[in-house]
Amino acid sequence: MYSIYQKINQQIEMVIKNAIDKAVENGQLVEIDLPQIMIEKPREEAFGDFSTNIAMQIVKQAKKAPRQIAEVIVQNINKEGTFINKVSVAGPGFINFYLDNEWLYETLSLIDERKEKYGEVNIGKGSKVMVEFVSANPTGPLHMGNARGGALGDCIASVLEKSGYDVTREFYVNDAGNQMEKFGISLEARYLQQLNGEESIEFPEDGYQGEDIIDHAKDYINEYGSALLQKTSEERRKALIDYALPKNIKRIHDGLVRYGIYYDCWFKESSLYASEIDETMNILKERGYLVEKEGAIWLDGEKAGLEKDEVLIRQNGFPTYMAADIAYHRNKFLKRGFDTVINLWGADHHGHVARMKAAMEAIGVSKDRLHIVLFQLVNLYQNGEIRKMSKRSGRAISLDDLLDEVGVDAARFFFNMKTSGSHLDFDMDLAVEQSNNNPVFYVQYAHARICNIIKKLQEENIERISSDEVNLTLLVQPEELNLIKRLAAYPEEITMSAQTLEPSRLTHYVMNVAADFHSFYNACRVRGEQEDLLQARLFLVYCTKTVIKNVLDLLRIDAPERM
RNA sequence: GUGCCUGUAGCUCAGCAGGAUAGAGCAACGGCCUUCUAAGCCGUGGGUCAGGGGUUCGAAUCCCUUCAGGCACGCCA
Repeated sequence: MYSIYQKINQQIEMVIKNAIDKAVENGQLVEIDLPQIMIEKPREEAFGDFSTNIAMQIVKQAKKAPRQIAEVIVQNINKEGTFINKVSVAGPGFINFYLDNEWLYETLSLIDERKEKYGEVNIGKGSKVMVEFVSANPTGPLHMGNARGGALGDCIASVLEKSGYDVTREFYVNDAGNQMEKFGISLEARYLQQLNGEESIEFPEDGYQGEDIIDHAKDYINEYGSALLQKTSEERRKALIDYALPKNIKRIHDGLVRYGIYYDCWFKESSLYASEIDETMNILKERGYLVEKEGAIWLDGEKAGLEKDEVLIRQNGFPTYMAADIAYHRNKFLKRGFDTVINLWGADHHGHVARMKAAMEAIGVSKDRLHIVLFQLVNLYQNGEIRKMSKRSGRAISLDDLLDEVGVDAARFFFNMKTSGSHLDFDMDLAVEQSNNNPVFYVQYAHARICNIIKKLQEENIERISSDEVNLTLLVQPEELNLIKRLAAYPEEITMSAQTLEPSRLTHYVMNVAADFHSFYNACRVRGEQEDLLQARLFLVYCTKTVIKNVLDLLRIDAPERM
């Protein structure tokens, strides 16, 4: 058993089913084809700990008023052997369950038993999932979009790991195709400009404008001089790409490591060019998805269910990005056997979603196995204004600049505070503020306070006792019970985050744990209390520490012992 | 023009597999430290859930429509 909620849901479901069966036997209800019994937490505390709307759902079948059905069910409920203490009917026909505090004390025992595993669930049942994220173009530095996608993708992967999936994190290195051509042309132009003067060659219109391209040219010249001037353009570009590309990839890799992101695999687009793109094209051809026209090869839009045809092989014989991407996804699903693939893309790529899903069907993979998480772009705010440039370099703010200014913890937390679909305003002043306004500090402070209580007690030679010895029934204050209720919900939060692919639930959750703890801290003392109560509260404090630490570890954010 | 995303308190956002009187934080105002860290807590005020229509016993949530903002519609990626 991983979650008290699971147990309670089972109990309530059983109790309801039995009650309805009994009511049918008594002739109080007609035979009913029972729908899934929904159990939820009422918003108002007065409505009990859990409730169900089952009476309202079977109105049509039972041919009675919902309240009447609810009354009948309640009359026939046998709550023996469950946590249920009281049942009532309320509102339009809700059945509310009031639980004995025993479920909360059992929650604490469960946390104590599961420790760092508390919160883990097994909805994935070991199925293989790939999360592909960031996959930044290796033609330049990481930007804010990559920063958000990185925090989001990494945490989605972590949430899935905690949910029983076999997760692989992957970075797709776009080291081939048209993009590399442009990279080479841009490097060459900067190289020639450095040696022959700005005016010697016009910088190509669609080249990469970034300052880092100039830096690469300068660095190359410093190391290897001007020998490339004597070479052909093709040789020159190749030499410059061979020089700059590994540097860029390493820089991206190191930046992401600093950010706390570790990939299982760096997959190179160029590796698809040996045979896999051809193989994929053959499959599409055999399945009748290709049309030839205007000297190019297209994906048949009509057959694939798309608005228009899409070029896969250009007139010049080179595959498009999409052709490579289809081959890449064929590799993910059919060569490496992932059951599910999750891709994180900036919202500006949303037009590609339908195309890729259609392409999956075209190669015989159900489109439902491909999930695309789109995230909106980021605005950095400072002093109430949008910040575009780094003060130090005068260039667009890179991930490294952001980490220099606000640190890893704040960046990872802030990027996971909003759902992926919402636009994100990143308040850089708030991110470095050391106050309760800053959610990162608020949560970390709760953890540090807990550690301090433990440390202070240890200085008095007071250590916690085991779950067998402690008398948890002494925990009856509202602040204590609220805190435990919050801790009980953690496995459910993981489940929901995994199902919705929204780790932002967890930042909100851990903020609420911290808030409930701070309230407890102000209302109840641990040190100096009579021994039984002290031990019960200390047990609660340890459990709270475990949960906060587990969430922060999942988010890969530091949980400091002192602040 | 077509398609996708967003619209909830002054601000930033939760809630959106339909459920009870729509929530949190910030900002504003008023309290709480001789006791484990006040980087904290407690309290007060604040709403046409963008507008309109529909489905339903019940809609912020689902459907249609209008409006506003963003994005995409390349032999770019």
